[in-house]
Amino acid sequence: MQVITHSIIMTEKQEKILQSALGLFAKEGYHATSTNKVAKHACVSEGLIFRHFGNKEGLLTSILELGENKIKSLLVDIVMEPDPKEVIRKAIFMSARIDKIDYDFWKLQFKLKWELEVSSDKKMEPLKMALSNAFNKLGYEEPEQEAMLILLFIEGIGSAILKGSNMDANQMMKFLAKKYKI
Amino acid sequence: MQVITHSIIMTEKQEKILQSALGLFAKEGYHATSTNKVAKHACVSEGLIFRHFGNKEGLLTSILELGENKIKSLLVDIVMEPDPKEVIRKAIFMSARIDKIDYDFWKLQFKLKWELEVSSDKKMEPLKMALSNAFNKLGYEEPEQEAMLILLFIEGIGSAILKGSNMDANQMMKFLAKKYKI
Amino acid sequence: MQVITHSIIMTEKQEKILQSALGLFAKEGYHATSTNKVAKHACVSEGLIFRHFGNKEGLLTSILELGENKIKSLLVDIVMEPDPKEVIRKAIFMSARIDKIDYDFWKLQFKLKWELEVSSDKKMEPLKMALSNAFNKLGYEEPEQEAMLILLFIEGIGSAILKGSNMDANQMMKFLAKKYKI
Amino acid sequence: MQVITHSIIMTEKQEKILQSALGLFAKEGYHATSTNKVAKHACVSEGLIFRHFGNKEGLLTSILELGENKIKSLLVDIVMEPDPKEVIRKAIFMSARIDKIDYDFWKLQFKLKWELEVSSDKKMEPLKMALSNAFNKLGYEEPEQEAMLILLFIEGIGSAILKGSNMDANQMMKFLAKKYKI
DNA sequence: CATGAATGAGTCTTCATTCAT
DNA sequence: GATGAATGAAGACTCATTCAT
Repeated sequence: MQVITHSIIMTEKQEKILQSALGLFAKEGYHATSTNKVAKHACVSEGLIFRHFGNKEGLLTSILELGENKIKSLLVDIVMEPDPKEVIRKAIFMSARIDKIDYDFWKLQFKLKWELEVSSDKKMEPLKMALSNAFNKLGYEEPEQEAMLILLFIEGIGSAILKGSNMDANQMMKFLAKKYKI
Repeated sequence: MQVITHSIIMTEKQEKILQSALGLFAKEGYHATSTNKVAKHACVSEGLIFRHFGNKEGLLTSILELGENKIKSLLVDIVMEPDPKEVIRKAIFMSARIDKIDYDFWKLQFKLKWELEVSSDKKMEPLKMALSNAFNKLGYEEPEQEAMLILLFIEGIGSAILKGSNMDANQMMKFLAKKYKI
Repeated sequence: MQVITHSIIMTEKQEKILQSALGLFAKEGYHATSTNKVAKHACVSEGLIFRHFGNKEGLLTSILELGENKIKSLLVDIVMEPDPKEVIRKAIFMSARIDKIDYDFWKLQFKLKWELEVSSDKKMEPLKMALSNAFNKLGYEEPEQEAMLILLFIEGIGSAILKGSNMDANQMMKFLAKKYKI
Repeated sequence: MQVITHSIIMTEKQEKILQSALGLFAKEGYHATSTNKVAKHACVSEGLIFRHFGNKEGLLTSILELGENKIKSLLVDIVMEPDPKEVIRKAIFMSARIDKIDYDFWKLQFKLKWELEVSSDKKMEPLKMALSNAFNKLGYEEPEQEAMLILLFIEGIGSAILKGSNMDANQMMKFLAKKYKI
């Protein structure tokens, strides 16, 4: 029986593999997670992973590709916003909008940035431009650097949330929002 | 012949192993670096690693322990500073003071945070308190959150430098300093 | 739609599988050719191979059985020849009569002799007897050994052709013929 | 403890691996012999094979390289012979000089020619030239082709011996020698 | 102190084969 | 008849670690 997920047709087991791999990669890291572990966690034969995803890297790529939407849907709301103040506000509170269900995916994103040095800069580029633009409209002297600063903040807050730091993320977002008088 | 480094007595080979492992762990990651690779890079027998450091994890621990000084010496100058404005300024420009030679060590710190979820928060605690204290003296309303925010920015800048991002770190530091009117 | 080949009823796909397997077994060897490779080359599902031929060995057997005719049709012309001189001549030039299309089949024969130690001696027995008989009629002192010798040469020439050796096979055959004054 | 074999320094286990692999490759074929099977037969851990020979192909190469001497020592005696008649005689009886201990090595040579299409033509080139030269000196009209014919004979006889054919190889050699009046 | 041979468990991956559809 | 998802065993190869020398 077929299951339609992420608007791509997949078998249940294929889906299960992806979920298990995402969870394990996010928790233990890509290299520390063996395909055997993934198979056992997904309750499938190890061979099936390779039939569906070619190799371990293909499995990772599939996970990442399916997640692209998550990233885009998070950014599009900010980038499309016409009101510059609102752009900045939304950017600052972006991390708060991350679904708990998607924590694994985001954790994996951060992990890969360091484990495999997979850059996420390109994905954030539209956001940076939207922010830069917003600060410009609001008459800030150094809009680009203001934008960069917000980006740094977002990454820092996201990282703190995902690592389960005891920092109060919501408080920090409000605090920064106040600083920008938004 | 014995060599005294980091104020601990070590043989040349021991030192070489540590350097090789640091470089490889920082570049490829802990799990992706085999002890065999370390041995070859250090031009020693693989067995020697285990004789000196017990096991792979012991090797990592040794690297980290030796690096503690680097962290402390970076922080002590800020924490000891009596002038609150200077504390903030020094914190902001902290990343600029990192020696190129020590890049591998710092990169490893960031990598481990995600690969092995080794927290470095505790080490930064004194810095946070120094900043909090400084902002308090300067009459800021929310000194703790100000401190936290600076920390977030500092970590972001450091991370950008170590990942070789195309962000202009120096410009960002100056920009931050200006924002805080320092 | 059904196709009649080798006077055995087969589906097109069955035929395609056989051809692909023959080609791949001949080129890469039996063990080095996976059923998956065969299926892909034949553009059929892997399962179909097993439905039609039971298992990989059954596939090989089918190929070999279908080829028996090729061997027989090659030999019958020689064995049936009444003129002893002509028997010898035809034997010598046997390899020249192999169709280019059948090269894969013959290559497989030679390969299997070594890879799976499948003997083809029995198949050549009638030829040996025909030659022995011919030499006898022509008054040779040791007809059996003459026959054996010719067989050795024939096999060597065939082998050279199939391996793409740079030996001039045609020249060799003519040379042999001259030696036997035929 | 070290053992000196084939004038190369090797450990006992290394030697054992080589012997086991030679035997198994010769009996079952290269692809049909797993490294696991080799390890078990040699009573060593599978990993040791890779430590010493890099990979499975490296193991094969090592076997082949060590055997080069066997080939050379067999040929040198013929190639160095000044008397042309003796050259031909020695060539014809060459296969008889193969040591029973070396059967595996020679069987492997024949097997590889077909399984991996490893050519042995180059190795036989000096022999071909020696024969060609000998026939020339003896006033034969087509010395090159005469030489080729002997080569074909040698290969055929060798092949028959190694496959355990019921052909009387010695009788055949004497028979051919008589034909050349040697 | 230092080597490097040796190992057993584990890595990713491929295999022939089965079976529900 | 035909597919392709699914499997378990086996494939080549790597790993951290031990130990005799």
